[in-house]
Amino acid sequence: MKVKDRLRRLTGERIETPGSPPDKEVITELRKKIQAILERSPVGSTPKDARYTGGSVRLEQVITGEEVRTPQGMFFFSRTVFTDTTYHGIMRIGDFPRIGMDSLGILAKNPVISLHEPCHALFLDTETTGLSGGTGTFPFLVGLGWFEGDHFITCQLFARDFSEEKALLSFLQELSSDKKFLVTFNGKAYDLPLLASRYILNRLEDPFLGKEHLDLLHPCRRLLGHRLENTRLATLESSILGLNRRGDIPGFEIPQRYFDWLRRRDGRLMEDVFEHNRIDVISMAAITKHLSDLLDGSLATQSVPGVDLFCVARLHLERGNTDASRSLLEGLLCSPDTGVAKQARETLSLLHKKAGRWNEAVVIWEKMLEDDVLDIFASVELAKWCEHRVSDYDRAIQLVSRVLEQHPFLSEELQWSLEYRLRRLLRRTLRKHPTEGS
DNA sequence: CTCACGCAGATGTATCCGTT
DNA sequence: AACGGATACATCTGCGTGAG
Repeated sequence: MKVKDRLRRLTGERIETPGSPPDKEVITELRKKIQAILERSPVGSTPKDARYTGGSVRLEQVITGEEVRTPQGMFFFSRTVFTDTTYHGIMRIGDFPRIGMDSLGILAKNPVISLHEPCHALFLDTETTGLSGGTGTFPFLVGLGWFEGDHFITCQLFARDFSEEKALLSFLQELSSDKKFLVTFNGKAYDLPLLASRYILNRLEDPFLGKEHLDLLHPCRRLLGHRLENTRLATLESSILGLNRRGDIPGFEIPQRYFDWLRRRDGRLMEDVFEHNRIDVISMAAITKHLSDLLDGSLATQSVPGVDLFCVARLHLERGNTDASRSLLEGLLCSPDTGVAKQARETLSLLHKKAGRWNEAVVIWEKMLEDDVLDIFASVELAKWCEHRVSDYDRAIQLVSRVLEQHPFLSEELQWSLEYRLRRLLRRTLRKHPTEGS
């Protein structure tokens, strides 16, 4: 500023030169505009967020919890006890801890888990500033859950700003140290890689590295996904747990809520997020209980769809539990769901075939042909048995040619392979009886 | 005895889908 | 949007068996 201008300002003279600093009125005007912007509803929020106007409310006033001070710094901590008589949808909290650990080992494809106890499980779910992954995503809320007797405890660790991360992470190390295994929903691909990068960034040891881990997403997809529109946690809650969240904040709104909190420090902004996170953690425990019951056979048979049981049978088969698989499949042979009954017959017959129990396999194939004389699977399997085990070429030819002649829908590939089989059988029968057929 | 073939298990690859 | 686990499907490999 020139000396002449300073003198003018001191004497109260207005300076109107373009590009020069604004005077007091302009600044006041700008301040008003900024304030108005700051008081606007958060971006992407619903109309009900009008309740967040009119001064801010401290976090402690809306969320039961307290500030925790550690040598690493501070963060906010909330603990809730869900007693055994509480219901989560149709599920009673008090039943949760009675989980079959053998089943969990099978679900996690990790037999070590079955050596632990339900009270050794740590349920974990994080809320973050986005999905973009990498080091740019900040896990501001870590929800944890575990069993204490017949009760379920949830603990929530909240970083009120970025500076509280280190204290939160080191407290998480402490909390998880006496838990033997981890249960998450999509945690293998989402929560754990994210936390791993935060531990590295904060030069702390990752407490979850190498810890046993059951990720519920994949067992849910496998055992329940066949009859559901998708296997998102919310869908599983409504269809399996009978729980419908009212007024729940959608996941995509959570990052914006946290950014609003950072600006306004209004505890009411975080209320829904804490609630959402707490329900996620309890739902994980409820789903773990449901899956373990499904595998144990402790659910009322009439309430379980046949297709779920068939999926369990296939899981047992893949894990080498042939006895468990066999008895489930036998129970499904006459399932009212005809599709399930057919699949059960096919799978069980192959199980018998593999074990060398040919008689039992043949009984199933014959039964399938009794119900549908053009059944392709049974026709081909019986033809293989006739050709390779009992050298009954005539019967094999009859089975294959009947499908070829009468089946209304044969893919080009299937037709080709059936014709190939038939030609080979005809060659063989000609060699066996050279005088016939010429 | 050797060769060719059918079958089943092993290995490799593409696609899907859930997380905030 | 980025990521990665699981599944489904395709291709490869090795074994057993029958024909010549």
